[in-house]
Amino acid sequence: MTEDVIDDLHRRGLIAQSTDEEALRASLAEGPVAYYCGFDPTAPSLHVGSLLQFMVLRALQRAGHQPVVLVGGATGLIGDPRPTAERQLNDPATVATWVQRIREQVAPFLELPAERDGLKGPIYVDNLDWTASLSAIDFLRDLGKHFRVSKMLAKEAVSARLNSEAGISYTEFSYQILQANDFLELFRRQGVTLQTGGSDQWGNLTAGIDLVRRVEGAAVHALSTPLVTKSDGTKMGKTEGGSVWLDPSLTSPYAFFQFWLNADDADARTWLPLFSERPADEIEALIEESIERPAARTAQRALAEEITVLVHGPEQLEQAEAAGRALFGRDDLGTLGAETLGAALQEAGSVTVDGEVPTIAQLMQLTGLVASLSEARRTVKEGGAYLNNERVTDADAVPGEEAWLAGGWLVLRRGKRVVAGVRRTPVPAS
RNA sequence: GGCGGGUUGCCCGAGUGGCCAAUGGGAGCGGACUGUAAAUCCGUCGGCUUAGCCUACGAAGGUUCGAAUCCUUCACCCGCCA
Repeated sequence: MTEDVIDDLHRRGLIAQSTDEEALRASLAEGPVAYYCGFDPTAPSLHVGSLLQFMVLRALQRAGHQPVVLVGGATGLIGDPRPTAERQLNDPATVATWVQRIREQVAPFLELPAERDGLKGPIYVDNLDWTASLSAIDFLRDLGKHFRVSKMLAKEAVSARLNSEAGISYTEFSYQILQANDFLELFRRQGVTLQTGGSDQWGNLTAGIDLVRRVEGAAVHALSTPLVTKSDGTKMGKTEGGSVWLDPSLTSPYAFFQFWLNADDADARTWLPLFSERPADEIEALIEESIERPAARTAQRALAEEITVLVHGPEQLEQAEAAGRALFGRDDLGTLGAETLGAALQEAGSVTVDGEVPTIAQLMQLTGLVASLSEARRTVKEGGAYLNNERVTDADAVPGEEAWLAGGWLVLRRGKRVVAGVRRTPVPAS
């Protein structure tokens, strides 16, 4: 570790808040520190927002420290209070499968670099292991006594909820105790002395620190990352289809790549240091390039490439890029070969039809370009539907013979950038 | 436990018997301009077998020719008092 890891994190803008930074720095300099970050299974996959946590985990890992990844099998059953509204509780069996999926999803972020660079591989834990057996008596006597209600009420998420019409259930109110206990348990079990998380987790992070200090008399640390937003102030990671997931079955590598490539100029420039592990001078050069020649989208491209490789691997990146070139390139679709076209459309998303060919509106719905036939008709009326790059005027028309391209493909597009393929089988010999 | 206020489309928020699929704003979506950006302007924004019909204003009943609007019960939320 040549550069101080804290300096590095600051430089990249990955630190929003930290407990006594000098003490943390000293502790990290002394030797390997075990640190943890928790992920609650509230969905079958993590989404791009979680990537930021991995960037921090990786940076600390590269500096020789011991990552501990916690998947919240227990906390996921309770629900971290959101500032807006009460969460819908998920079924325990569902949460258990999500725990497993997320646990598997984490592997490439920390296991691969560890293997490659002789670093410490991640230790995985699930807080269900120590929370499930906690009785109500133990919970109230051993943990509850250390929490002052006034302090719990002061936490941002809680007070926001108390001041809203939604209110807050006792269940969610208790969440911070469980998460604090995780820190305590990990301190005891793995010697963990640092917890990282998003800035929205700050209240939970400090709750854990307080608990460890009260119970064990030890000073432990916390580090939070900023909330990454878009230039318009909204949260990063939402797109046409909803969240941008890390799981390829929920967000295809192509869609994932496109998400980054389509970032605002301003966003791409602010996100680049956060998500890129390139050297500082390279990042600066990319940003300068982006300011001088925005149309080249160098920052977007660099981001898209680096993060897609990280999440999906080099082969998937290759295919995602090739698909983009084929679909958005200047070439006439008719000149593309069956193989190129087929590969591109499969990346973008496609459906297969046999027998009678549906109408364009129906095809748009089948491919997921629109949610309903009404929406398909509306889109056509607005001039936003394209078949093989030509504007569609009649939603109820059936594509003619001449529309079918090489390999029996049809290219449907909605708006400027949402593309889907339709394949006909069997492909008529001609 | 008592009293009062509230629950409207993705979100905020109007609407107090017909002109309400429901004003307005935001988000989203499409078009124009561009660079598969941003800003701006315009359009659109429940579903369907789309000049018509169906489903919708917390849930279930009821009054009425007709209800998001009135009545009853229930659920949930907020506040004050106990």
